Amino acid sequence: MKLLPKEFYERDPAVVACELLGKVLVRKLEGEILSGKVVETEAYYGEEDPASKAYKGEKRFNQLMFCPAGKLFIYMVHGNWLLNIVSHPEGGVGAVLIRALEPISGVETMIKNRGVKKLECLTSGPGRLTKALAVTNELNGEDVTSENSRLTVAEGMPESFQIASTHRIGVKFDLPQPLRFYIKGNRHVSKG
DNA sequence: AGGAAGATCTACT
DNA sequence: GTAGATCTTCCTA
Repeated sequence: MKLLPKEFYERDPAVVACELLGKVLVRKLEGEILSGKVVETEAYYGEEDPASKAYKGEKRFNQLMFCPAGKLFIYMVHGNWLLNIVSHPEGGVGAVLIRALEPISGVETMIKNRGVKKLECLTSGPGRLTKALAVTNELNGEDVTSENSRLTVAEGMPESFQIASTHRIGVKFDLPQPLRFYIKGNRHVSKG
């Protein structure tokens, strides 16, 4: 399957977040491939965004957000790994958080990783999908545009769906504009 | 050392 | 459906 080019991520995070919907996240394990369709995302900016990990300036743990676009940025919150893809125009700061997937292949393994049987609960949340795909900070900085990476993003099947947007979830100080995007009506969206 | 962190699970009303 | 406890790392004092 064709991977998205680096240029795809070198745009405004909100645009990238929106267009990532319907794309396919591919996780390569030893001898197995897990994949899922992106159904929910959130955009995070840099120092002008109070909700962003980069808000307080560059630190060691958020350094990836300042790196060139197209890399994975993974951080731990409340005992969950959250999966982001660094996305911003050249020289900017920002990332897109993958909040939910719809399982495509390797479902058996995901169920094993998660310890739940319900399909809707498998990857319908940022912390859930990382567990299902066995994503940890080991993959931090991995280049999603490189064929050799253990985690990549590929073009999805051509399909039509409605995109809905809301403000971000659980954020204390959100920006005025809606920065969360999801495929309307999809069962695997975490909320709504 | 202490606490916050943009989630999840479980157990209740 | 709502509420509360718990999860693990990093930041600040």
